[in-house]
Amino acid sequence: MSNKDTEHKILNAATEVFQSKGMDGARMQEIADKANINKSMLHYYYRSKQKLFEAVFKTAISIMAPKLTEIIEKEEPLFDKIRDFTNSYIGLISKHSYIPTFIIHELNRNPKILEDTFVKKFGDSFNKMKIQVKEMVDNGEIHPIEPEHLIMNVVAMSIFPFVAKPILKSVLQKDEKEYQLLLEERKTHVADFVINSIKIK
Amino acid sequence: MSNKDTEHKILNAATEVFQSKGMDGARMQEIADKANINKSMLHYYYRSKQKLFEAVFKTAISIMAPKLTEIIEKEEPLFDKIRDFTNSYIGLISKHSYIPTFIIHELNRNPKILEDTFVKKFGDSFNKMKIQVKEMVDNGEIHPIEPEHLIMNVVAMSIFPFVAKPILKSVLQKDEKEYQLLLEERKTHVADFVINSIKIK
DNA sequence: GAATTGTTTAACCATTTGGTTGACAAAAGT
DNA sequence: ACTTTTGTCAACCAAATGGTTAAACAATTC
Repeated sequence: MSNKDTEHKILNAATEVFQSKGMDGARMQEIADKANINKSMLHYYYRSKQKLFEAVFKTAISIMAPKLTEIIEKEEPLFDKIRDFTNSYIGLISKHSYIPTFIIHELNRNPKILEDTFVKKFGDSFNKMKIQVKEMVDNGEIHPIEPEHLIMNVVAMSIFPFVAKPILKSVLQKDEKEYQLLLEERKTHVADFVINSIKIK
Repeated sequence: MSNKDTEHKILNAATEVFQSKGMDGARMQEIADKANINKSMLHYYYRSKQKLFEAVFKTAISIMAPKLTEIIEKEEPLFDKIRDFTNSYIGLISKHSYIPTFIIHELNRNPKILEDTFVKKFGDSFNKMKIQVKEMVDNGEIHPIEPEHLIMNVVAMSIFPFVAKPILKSVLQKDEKEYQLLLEERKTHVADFVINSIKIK
């Protein structure tokens, strides 16, 4: 068994445990068990629980962030951008459904983690889209709307159904299968809903 | 110092600690310190950490749930209902900004807590609104939309900006004051945005 | 094939944590 | 008045937890 193999096994196990239980709820022993290795190995490859957590957190961010900035920056008509975003972002989250709740919880626990991790890139890509929206409003192509609210709306409607899944399932009286179907529908529904709200008829 | 007083001091301190750190991150000693009492008192009034947590969690639910069901059940035109909801719900959350993230995290950690807490009420009130929406669609008063998605959209746009505050602040490059202003604006913006999307012009 | 380097393990350790105990005081009941 | 109940505290305890160590073992180098 090579060293890279062990290191991967650790990171995979750590990802599973940290993302479902959070930093505070995660136990080093559970991670070791899940990776089928001795607990000492965790400290051999990653010096501490904190360091291991940071590795997991950074990976989580690196899964979610690029697609967001990529789409937002893309040279493309706004409506296409919105359809593109809801479709591929909801698809992405479906494959990593624990990540949004994980990031949100850990960020509320300690907002400082953000500073180390990315920050810059986000601000820049947002500025581009801001201009695009403003121009369309000025040209009378869409109803007046603040770019901030537009982004919030799209992102909220895409991500929230994943983080609030337990409550929403209960409120809407859906079983797992039905709820998955709803999520799938949202890939197009959210975009239609947003475009319908801002487009001039 | 009366017993009720101590009990309240404990529940208040526990609320603060549990809601900001979560069940796993909360420490009984910290709660005791914050309440200015001996740690034994926590066990005297609430038998265990688990029981104390449940008290806090139930209170949190009882702050958020009634207003939701109340508005959803109210005999009132749909558009009024939507305006009513975004306005008063965003106002409510502003006063208890830790609660949504707290509930979401704990529910993802252990979805079973829901079963004990409420469940029933939610389903019923949703059914009423479902009918209302369907009737309006059938009468051609609004564009076709599944009630499930409509609810998800309204709730998501109202709550998400609170739970994702740290990331959104960074992405939108807002300081605390500016972000608070955005949240305030959303009391009317979200309703306008939703109504604009579904109403027939 | 000896020496060196990297990898893995079991046993151990210090600290933290939720929880308990017993003494004691302050009310409340009689 | 004195007995019982209720409230409060300091000291204590067992278990869990993150982390360390020293030695066994494997791989690589000389």
